[in-house]
Amino acid sequence: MSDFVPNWQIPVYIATQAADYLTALISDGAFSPGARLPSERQLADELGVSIGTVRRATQILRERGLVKTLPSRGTYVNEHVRIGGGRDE
Amino acid sequence: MSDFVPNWQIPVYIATQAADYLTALISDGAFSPGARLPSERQLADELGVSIGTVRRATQILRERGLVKTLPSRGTYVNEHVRIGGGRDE
Amino acid sequence: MSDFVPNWQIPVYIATQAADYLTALISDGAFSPGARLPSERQLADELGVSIGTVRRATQILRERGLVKTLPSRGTYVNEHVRIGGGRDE
Amino acid sequence: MSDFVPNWQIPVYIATQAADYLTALISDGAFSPGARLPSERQLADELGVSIGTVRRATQILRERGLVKTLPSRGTYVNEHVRIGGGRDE
DNA sequence: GTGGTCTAGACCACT
DNA sequence: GTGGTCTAGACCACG
Repeated sequence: MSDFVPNWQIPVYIATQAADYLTALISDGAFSPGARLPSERQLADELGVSIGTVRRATQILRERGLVKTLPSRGTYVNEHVRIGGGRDE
Repeated sequence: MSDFVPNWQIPVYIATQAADYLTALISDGAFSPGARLPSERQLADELGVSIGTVRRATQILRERGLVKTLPSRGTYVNEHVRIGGGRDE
Repeated sequence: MSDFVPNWQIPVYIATQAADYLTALISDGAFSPGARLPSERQLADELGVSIGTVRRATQILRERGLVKTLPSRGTYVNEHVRIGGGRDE
Repeated sequence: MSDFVPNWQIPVYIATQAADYLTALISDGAFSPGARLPSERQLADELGVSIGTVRRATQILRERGLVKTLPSRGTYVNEHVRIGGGRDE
């Protein structure tokens, strides 16, 4: 988690870079299916970005079908994710 | 009771949605005047929301003059309620 | 936990019997020092007594120096309990 | 700020005790008119209470006319407060 | 065995 | 990086 370094020099949103970083972690099994991601505040702290950026990143993960967010509960890794392919459920 | 489905997508508080749902039940006669509502814990279970949300919903019903809450006894439907109109007592 | 059977025939408060039962569990190591006891509601369910009785029983445990209650957090087994002897901290 | 110690033994809500404590600070000039109070999260940390309790305490301060809360901005001490007397604006 | 208060901490909307 | 709402569940006071 601590080796995420946003690159401000390239024209790619930090949120997208963060989403890609988290996608890689999920793909690598750092977050198992069914596991809960750290809270938005904790992710913001650990990635060194603002909480708004984290929210945009998790929104991207939802659109990629990688996670599901339960209000006031947390964001959870979906069970049948295919990183380069289809959609969960 | 079991067909209440809170809608998290719209900017209306869940507590307000629950209060409206209970108001409709009272209006329809599902709870007669003088009847006791289910306990807050049971309402929370049946509506699928937290007990804090139920407490805010019953607070709204009190402000609408639909019910009266007796601590340690329960929450009771008022006698002379008029849903779209006046106030009890 | 499930083998507690209050004896209504003898002139000993059920709460005291429950306190003695819990004291034995702590003494036997069923609840380790620092561990949290089950919630009052759960204890009431498991022991088959009312929640008020459980509250009186835990009050007795506090007076015996066996546990410490943190409001809204739970009741915890003290660290240096001596069942037949002194007081914790 | 750090000498606030909630008293759980007396039947006065912790939120009310916290509100009284903050009222005294405002009265003593520790927070000047127009000043921003610490964030609710920081207050919760410093007072040793939960954020929900802090929110109820600031609600009380609003009802007392001592502060004004701007969502997403903070809570500010009103200009013309008279602790034992009138109301701001 | 109810309603009441409090804790801890989540996500959300907005600046 | 704030205030706002919600969750889940604890103990408390009372009947």
